[in-house]
Amino acid sequence: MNRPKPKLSRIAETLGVSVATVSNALSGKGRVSPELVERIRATAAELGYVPSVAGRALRTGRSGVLGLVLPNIANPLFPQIAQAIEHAAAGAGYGVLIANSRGEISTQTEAIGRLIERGVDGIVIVPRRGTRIVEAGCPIAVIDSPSTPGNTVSADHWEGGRRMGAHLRELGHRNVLLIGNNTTSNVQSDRIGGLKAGLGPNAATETLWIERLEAAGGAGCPLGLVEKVRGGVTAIATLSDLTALRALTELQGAGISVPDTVSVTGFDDLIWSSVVTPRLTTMRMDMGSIAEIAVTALVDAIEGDRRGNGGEETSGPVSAPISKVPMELVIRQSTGVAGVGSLKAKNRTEGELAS
Amino acid sequence: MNRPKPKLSRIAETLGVSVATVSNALSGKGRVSPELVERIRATAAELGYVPSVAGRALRTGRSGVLGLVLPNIANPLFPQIAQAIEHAAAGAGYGVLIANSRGEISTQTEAIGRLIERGVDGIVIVPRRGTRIVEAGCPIAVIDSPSTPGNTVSADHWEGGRRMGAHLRELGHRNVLLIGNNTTSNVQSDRIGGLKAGLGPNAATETLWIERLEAAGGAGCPLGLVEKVRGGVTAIATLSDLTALRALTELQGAGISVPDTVSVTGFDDLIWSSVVTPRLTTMRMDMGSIAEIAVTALVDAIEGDRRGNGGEETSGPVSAPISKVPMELVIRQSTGVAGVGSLKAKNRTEGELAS
DNA sequence: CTGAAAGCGCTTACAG
DNA sequence: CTGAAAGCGCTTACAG
Repeated sequence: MNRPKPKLSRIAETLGVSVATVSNALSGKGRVSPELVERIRATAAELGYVPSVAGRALRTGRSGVLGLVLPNIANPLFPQIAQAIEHAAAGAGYGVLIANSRGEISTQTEAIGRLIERGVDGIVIVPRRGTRIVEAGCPIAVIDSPSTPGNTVSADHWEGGRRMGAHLRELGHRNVLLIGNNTTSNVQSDRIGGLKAGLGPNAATETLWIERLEAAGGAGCPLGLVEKVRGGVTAIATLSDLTALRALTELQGAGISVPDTVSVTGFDDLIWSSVVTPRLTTMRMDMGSIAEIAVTALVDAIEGDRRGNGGEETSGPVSAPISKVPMELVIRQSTGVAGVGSLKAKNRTEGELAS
Repeated sequence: MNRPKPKLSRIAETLGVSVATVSNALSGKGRVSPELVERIRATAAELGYVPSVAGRALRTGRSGVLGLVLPNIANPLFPQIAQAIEHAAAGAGYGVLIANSRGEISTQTEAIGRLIERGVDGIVIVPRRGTRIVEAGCPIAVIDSPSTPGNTVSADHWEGGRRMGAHLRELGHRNVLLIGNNTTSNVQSDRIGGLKAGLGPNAATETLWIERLEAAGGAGCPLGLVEKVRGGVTAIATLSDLTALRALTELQGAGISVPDTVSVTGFDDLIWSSVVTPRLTTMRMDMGSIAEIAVTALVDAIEGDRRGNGGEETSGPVSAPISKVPMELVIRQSTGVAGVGSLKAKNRTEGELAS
């Protein structure tokens, strides 16, 4: 295994042709005779030729790598996003370099800087809430929410909220508790706005913000849901499956039945949502499409530079033909018709487990 | 923003010195007079000089990038791993390129191939279970389990299991249900072995494998835990917090109290474990240390090549001074003394919520 | 302590 | 259709 990696010139020597011809044949660009192309291809394969990315990058000025900046890699949504972006990028011939903002705004800037230093051709960023990325020295695809200025593409969070609200309204819920994390996220305000619209003018809603509750009660503190249910709430619509899970277990731990006494909904279809009891009704993003659109927009900007405006660098947020991707309502067992169970009928029979 | 990026020669021209001197000054390698170094540094900073990774890579033969291959990016443990590796790599001056095996063994090989093509200097791999990576053309750090041949570093899963088992034994549990995912994972067999050892010879154990249950009952099917509890099980020790969550909600959904009637434990301290009710007792890996050790071993192999054996490439699994990193037992509310609650005392009082 | 020169592997006009 | 040559930006012996 100590043979040096074959390079273009090895193939050229082996065949007695020039490196230029080999390069042209392999890239399919230059006009090389079909027979020669065939021989060159065969020899390259035989020798196990792998082009040097460094050589190519130096010559073309492009690295073939995209950066991915996330607000917090620990976010449970991260796997979905990373997987989708990686897949879309690989399909377009790009690699993906990860960076972590660790939730802090200064780190986000640093992360972008490190990616630039590494020579990425473009960046996909899910911005920390409240941040606005304007400049970065390379094209940027922003995935946040349609109401964020500079947003490239994202799920249609408002419409997702509306449809979830409508689902609950149709089940007869008129007294609904909304739970979000923080008030400063565009994604969350879109979802809340949509939920209220979907629930309609006849529903009473109250909104709880976890960030505030925890500021007082500490991380992981109880949300006080039992009282809310006693107070007449028949459905709890959360803005994340993590919150939904928290609500579900808090209720169950107190002997309150979901969905018989109270329905619970989430957002994002996170990993556990389909395996907990009862499975969570949620609203799923189409991360595959979002990633595809973001990466395509980025690649267009990157490769368009070369062809189009003679070296003029597109830098900063790019736009995409479609900026709102529909969400998909996933109805599972955690939602049911309002008023089926009362607070007294606390226990579910074992039979229900079998369904 | 249309100024071309300054390169080494720009600095050299500005100062009227040679590019060699600038390079030496900036890298701190050559013997350049302190004053000149200072002036060069200042000019570089002023011009906003960012070295070209392509140029450097082409010349040095190293890309400064590590690849990260995961069995399945959708794995809930992925965020922890990716974050830790990214952090350790950044500390060592390396970037991290992600690749996804999507759970398939052929894809794992392809993923490695793509990373090699991208010119990574080394690869961190969490192998798909049952796989053994021997060759890849570059140094590899394998993170799996101490009982996997070729393993570079990992958590001490067996000892983690033993301590969890001991914790349950100390709480008086003698009839314990173990739940794993699949029988072919070294990590899982280590954990199971440790659990049994920790529970001691006086405990009766039975092991359930989710993969088998789901082969019959479908994904997300009930685990039949109520019957097990009726049969006398007082504790359920799972090999993952995802399974623990599944068990917890299945029990709570059936009106069985955790931990009064039955204790539940997990592994890995996943994101939700500290916010569900009751919070999950779990065993946490020290991903920071694991990542640090893996990256250091890789970097030693990569950079040692240059200094040491004159171009001889280390290729394949590298070894590390420490290969087993201790796990940390996190005791929370999901475990309690055996026999406190009976199956009849199903409901927890609201007061418990406040704790 | 400083500089001139070679060369890493590739692609791209350009000439033939 | 094919080839000779330049050059992307850097680092590294080597010479002075």
